[in-house]
This record gives sequence, structure tokens and C-alpha cells, in this order.
Amino acid sequence: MNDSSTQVADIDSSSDTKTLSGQTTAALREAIIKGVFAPGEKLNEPKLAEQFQVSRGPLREAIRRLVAMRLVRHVPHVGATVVTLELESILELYDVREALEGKAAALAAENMSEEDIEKLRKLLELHRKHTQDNEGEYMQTEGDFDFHYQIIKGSGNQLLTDQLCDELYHLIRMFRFQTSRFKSRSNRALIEHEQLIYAIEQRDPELAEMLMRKHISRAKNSIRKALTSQSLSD
Amino acid sequence: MNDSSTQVADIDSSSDTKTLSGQTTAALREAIIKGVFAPGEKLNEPKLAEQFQVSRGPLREAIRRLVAMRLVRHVPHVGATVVTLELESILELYDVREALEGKAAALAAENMSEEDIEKLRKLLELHRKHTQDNEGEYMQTEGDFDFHYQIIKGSGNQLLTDQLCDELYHLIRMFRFQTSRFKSRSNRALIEHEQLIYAIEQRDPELAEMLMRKHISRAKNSIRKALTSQSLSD
DNA sequence: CAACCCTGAATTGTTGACAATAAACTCACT
DNA sequence: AGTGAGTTTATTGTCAACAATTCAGGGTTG
Repeated sequence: MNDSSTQVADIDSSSDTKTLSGQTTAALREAIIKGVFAPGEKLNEPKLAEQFQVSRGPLREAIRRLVAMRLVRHVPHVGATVVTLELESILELYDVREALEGKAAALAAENMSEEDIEKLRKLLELHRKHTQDNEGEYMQTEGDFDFHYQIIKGSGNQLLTDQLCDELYHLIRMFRFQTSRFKSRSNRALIEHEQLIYAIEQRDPELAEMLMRKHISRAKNSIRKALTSQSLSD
Repeated sequence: MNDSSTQVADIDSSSDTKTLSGQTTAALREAIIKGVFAPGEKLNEPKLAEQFQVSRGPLREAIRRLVAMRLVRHVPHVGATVVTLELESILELYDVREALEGKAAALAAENMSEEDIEKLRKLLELHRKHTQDNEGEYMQTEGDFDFHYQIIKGSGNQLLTDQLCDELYHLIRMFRFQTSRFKSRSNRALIEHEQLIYAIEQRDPELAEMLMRKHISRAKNSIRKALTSQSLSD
């Protein structure tokens, strides 16, 4: 019944809790995102298998799935390494997000049910309240994607949803974790989310798409500024 | 040196010719795309392993990679099946293409080198000639994506290129193979490609994006018309 | 002293056997 | 006769041993 407290398990449909390789995938994924394994670090199969208490079979399968999620790179006969998020890659990611989530917003304006729009507005009010009370830190960041997630799901396009929520989402999470000390633009985000909801309520696909694209484009620019002036690893 | 005769192996970077699982991935992928395994068909691991002369290990890995490419669906403890391309899924795919390739065209207009634009124009002239001589059938269809492929690569965005050329491309190929008896709109496509090149030459990202989006949107509509009036399996 | 080859250790790729789960079939019971 | 539980069978998931390849180190040679 609580719409706002969406767990990771709900968002991600690629985690099989039933099978060992699925559990290992989830565990390794979270470890990589949280920085337990540093960017660029080699993933040694026997050691990891020992660490996660599984055989090399399921572990290899987990690695392959993370390769598909672009969290891990793999070279035949050499091995797997954790990806390093260069500024260049992040900017590329935000261009892809702009394209995909822009389209998602347009489709959401067309297809989203009235009840779902209602929920979305309530979610926004929750964020507004949270930002007023606290100063809007990490929890806000997770919640921010929750907002985006509801719109993506509202598009009704399964392929689009899978691409964004199963694959790219974890890359975004990883990046956000690495740069969580940066105060994100919560006030501007709130305003832009408000405009976005309005466009969806008005059933205006073109406006919704443009607003979403500008929203993400601005986030991209603020990231570029923040990361070119001061290095990530200082 | 021959820019136009791009082979599948060139487009796809996910096929390891060195490793068995890579070869199996490529073989199984082509078999599925070409219809050797019918849509919805169960993929029996022991039988396939026997058929491809490999052990179950590499075969399972191949299946997982095809799952990531969305050519195969997988349910834990039940097994893998070839995807069935419903009209709904195809339309979803074209919406995603519209978003991604639209952005790719915009980026190509910004980043593509003069030499690459030159090559692109030569490729278009080749298509024009081919369409005049013959009546523009399957070869044109493959070449058509080659044109799109050059633009995608010209975007300079590696993530975008991977998503389109490694993952979604094979889904498109599968759909095209299944509906190859439909005469595709080669004349209109040529005109629209011509306009697209012009926009890129003029370094006009907004125009290039809009033209590409309309181009794909029209293709989507013509598919919808063709497949709603007459069923696929008649 | 640097470059090259050769050898060995470590790691990945592959295989076949074993365990666990799900589907199919049989048979009793209502 | 149809439904349901129990059993059987086929298939998937997992494991540990084997083969192939890469990389590092030492030694030799120009």
C-alpha cells in the first residue's frame, strides 16, 4: 500500500531469488554499486566463488548478467573487471536517458491511467514535504528516480521499461553512489517534476517529452560542471 | 576498403570467435533469426548441446547472452524459449528506435567527421543505384540498416551504439526476416535518407533528429497497417 | 644493458557427473 | 468418469575436475 517506498527488488525483475546464480547476481551487483569492489578492480572467479559460497558456475553466470547491465567488462581469456565511470561515459548515459525517458514521458502522457497520475502527484507532494523538512540528501536521490520510474512504467512500453529499469538503472545507481556527496539540485528538480506532472495531466505528449528532456539535460550539464571543475577522486 | 559491404561480424562486437561460447552464441543467434528455431519453441539444452557439438556450459552461456539480446526468454527451472514477435512488441521496438536513433542522428550532425559524411553519401548513392536496377528487395533491407548503422556509429556515443547495434539490431533483423515478403518502402526511404544526410551536412542536430524520428515513425505506421489488415501467419 | 624467448604458475574456458526442481503420468477415490 | 495425490521421468541448476590460454619471471643472447 505504500507507494513511495519502492524497494530495489520491486524495480528489478532480473533477480531470481529462487536460483543461486540469481542471488549471486544481486549480491555481486549491490557490492559493485556500493563500491565494495573498486572501479577497475579485477574480478577473480575462484576468490569470488569462495567469498559468495557458490561454485564457479553460478558466479560466471552472475558476471555475464552484470556484463549485460554494463557494470562489468569482460575480455575473453583475460577476465572481468568492474567498469570505471569516466565523465565521458556518464555524459553518454545521460544522452541515452534523455532520449529514452523523453519518449517515456510522451507515452506516459498518452497512456497513463488517471489513478496512476494521482499516485504520481501524491509522490511528488511527499518529496516536497521531505525536502522542506530535511535538506534533501541521499534518500531524496533514490526517491527522485522512483519518480522517474513511475513515469517510465506509466509509458506502457515494456521494452522501454526493461531497458531503463533493468539495465541502465543500476549504472545510474552506481554513479550516484560514487558522487553522493554532491548536493543534488532538489529545488529545481521539484519544480521541473511539477511541470512534468502538469503536462501529463493535460495529456500533452510533446510538452511532456520536452520537459523531461530538458530536465535530464540540465542534470547532465550540472554534472559536467561539477566534475570538470573538481576531480572525482579528490 | 569496401565501406558498403559491412558484414554481421563487423557490426556485432559481442561475438567472440575465439571462445566456444562465443561461437555458439553467434550460431544459435543466427539460427533463431533465420527461423531454424520457430518463435515460441522450447530450447532444450542437452539436444542443442548435441546439435552444436558443445557441452551444456557454453550453450547455457550462449542462451544467457541471447536473453540479454531479447531474442530468448528464460524462466528459472522451466527453461528458455524463442521469443514470439507480437505486433505489440514490434511497435514498442520502433518507439525505442525512434527515441534512440533520433538522438543518434542529432549527435551525428554534431560529431560526425567530414570524411564519414562523405562515405555516407556514397553509400546512399549505392542504394539509389541498386534500387533503380533491381526492384529493391532484401539486400536493400540489410543495406538500409547499414545506412542507419553508419549514422549511429557517427554519433560517437558508445553506449548508444552498443544498445542499438549489439542488442536491438538482432531483434530488428529477426522481425525483418519474418516479414521479408513485404515490399518495403524503398523509394520513400531513399528520399528520407537523402533529407537526413542533408541535415547532417548542414550540421543541424534538431532537424536531423526530427527527420530520423519521422522516418522511423513512418516505418512503424506502415508496419502497423500491413500487419493489422492481414495477419502474419496467413 | 636491453630485448627476446622460454618456462611455469595462475586464471579462464570447458567438460561430464550429480542434485533439485518441475512437468507428466498412473492410479486410487469420490 | 473426473479429480486429486503420489510417483516417475525429463530437464534445469550446480558442482568439481580437466584443458587451454594468458601473463609474469628468469635466463640467455645480441
